[in-house]
Amino acid sequence: MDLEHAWSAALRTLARTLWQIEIEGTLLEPPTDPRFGDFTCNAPMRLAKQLRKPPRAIAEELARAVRNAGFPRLAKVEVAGAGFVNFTAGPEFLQEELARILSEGARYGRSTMGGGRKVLVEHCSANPTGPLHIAHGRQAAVGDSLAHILDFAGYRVEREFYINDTGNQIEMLGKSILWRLSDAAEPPDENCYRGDYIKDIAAELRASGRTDLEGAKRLGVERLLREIKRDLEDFRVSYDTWTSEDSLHKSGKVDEVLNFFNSWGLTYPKDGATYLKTTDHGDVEDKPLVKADGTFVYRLPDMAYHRDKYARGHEILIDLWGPDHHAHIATMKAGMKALNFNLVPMAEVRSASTAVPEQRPVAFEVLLIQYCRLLRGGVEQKMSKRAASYVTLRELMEEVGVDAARFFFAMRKPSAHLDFDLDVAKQQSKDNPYYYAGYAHARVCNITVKGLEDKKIAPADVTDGVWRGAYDASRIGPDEAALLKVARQFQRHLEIAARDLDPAFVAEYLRELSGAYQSYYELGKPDPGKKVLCDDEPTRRTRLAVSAAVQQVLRNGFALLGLHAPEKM
RNA sequence: GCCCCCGUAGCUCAACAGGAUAGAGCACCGGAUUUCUAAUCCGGUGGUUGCUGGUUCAAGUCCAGCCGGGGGUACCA
Repeated sequence: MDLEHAWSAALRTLARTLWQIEIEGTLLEPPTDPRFGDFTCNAPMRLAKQLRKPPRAIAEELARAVRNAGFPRLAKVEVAGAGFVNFTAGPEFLQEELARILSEGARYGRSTMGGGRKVLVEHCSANPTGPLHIAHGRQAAVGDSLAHILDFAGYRVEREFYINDTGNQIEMLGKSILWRLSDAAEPPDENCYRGDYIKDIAAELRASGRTDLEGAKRLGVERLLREIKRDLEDFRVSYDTWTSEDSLHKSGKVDEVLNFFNSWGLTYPKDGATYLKTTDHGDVEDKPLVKADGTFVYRLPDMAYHRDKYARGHEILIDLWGPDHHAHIATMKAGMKALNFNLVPMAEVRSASTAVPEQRPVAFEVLLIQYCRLLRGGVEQKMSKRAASYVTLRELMEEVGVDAARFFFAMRKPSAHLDFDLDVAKQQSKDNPYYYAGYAHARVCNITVKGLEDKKIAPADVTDGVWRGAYDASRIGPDEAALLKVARQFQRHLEIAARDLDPAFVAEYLRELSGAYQSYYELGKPDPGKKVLCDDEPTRRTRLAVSAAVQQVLRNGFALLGLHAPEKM
């Protein structure tokens, strides 16, 4: 446990003994101004009403108790402003943090906030009816980053892709392939897929000799799914499970759900279709489950699918959908409630062991990943799926690279529209946040290379290109301390990202940390005595240690977003 | 009509469970380099946080109502 957590726990204990209360929420925060010390606590103001005392009086009481309790590593505690209690830690605080970063390495920043709860992150789940395009790219980038973040935050994460390998759209895929097999200039159905890839599949189908609709559908799904998997793999997006909709039908799980609804009188016939009373659970209107022709509407297998997720023991179900699924959220929740799901907010899911199995609470969080606009030369690139003139994920990867693409997709709040400026993403300058952050990392790597060349670093102190020598922590100066203070915020940002299901906090943090290191590095320009590779050996070693720590934290952050940390630029 | 997202510096965006003086980058102006890689850094100009009320010791943040922009609203998925 680090100092911040230790102090937080101690403060909660003090509150219990002083006022017999439990303080909820965050207790210690980074102050807005370095003059306010290392941590600030605004609890006195929040407690004023409850305790019926002025905030300043509460703050004084708390500060006195802190002094008497003898908090470890505490240098100073004082009351300020309207009722803040500001804490300043002794130098050991950052010394220990530095040691922790270097010893924990790739694990530094990991949190236990998830408490091992089982989370299923289902994302992308594109229909195998065509190649992935950039909207899928954003979903995949956000989903995969989120999975990394939740894993790092202490959840047990499973990443899943749901394959819509049956139903109307697959029917259309089959027809499209058969159409391309014929001489017809126009498709038999206006919803047919017109992309050139259909022609390739048609050609392959012809070669196979099986030219019926079933054969076309099967080959189409198989081919396109393979393509999707390859795109995702190259985009560094990985999955633990691939669940097929068709398999849900074949196992009877879909019929089971329909029977459940029917037998409990939750459905009724209308115009030949079967409707579920979703308005009983908050939907704006009842929704059909079975069409008049007897086939299922996609939402029915979807409900069966989510029931299956639950049955597999997941406690938090996270779905990433496109914004066109907006209305589906209320319907799905209604369906799940009709299936007797005990839906609760994510923060309220407790460990499964404490709950009765049948009423085990489960969180269902849908993230609508907004579309993005592609800009080139400041002009929006219009996309039209019908004319098959949309930009594929593959094209994007080839044009701007996986790293820049993933950083761009991750850096904006997923629910907000994103302008993806292709020119900026390709630029190798400060404008491009990926290159900016990467440059800081590359600079640390380069210092090590340069140090070895100039014999300022002994080869024995370098492992895999990373400096791992001994250092004197007491030589940490103000500039190094400022850097370490930013570095230790990593876990905080990770936890916020996990709580809000938003990787943008990590992206934003990477900019902050890399910027801090750039500034630190530049100190050596006008004043060579401030270079990392300075002449004084003990100082040099300490600066190398601090640089290696920043390098490590940058790497950990990059990994959360699925990015490579460049070693040379 | 109903639902969701967004209105913060000229532009693109931050602001971490409501907290101390609303911050970055771009652009503009002025500086730093015979480089531990300038793909960089430092300083400056620039704000009635769309509007009006409300809650609160405290509101960019929460609530209500407007105004403006985007998206969604199938027996497609």
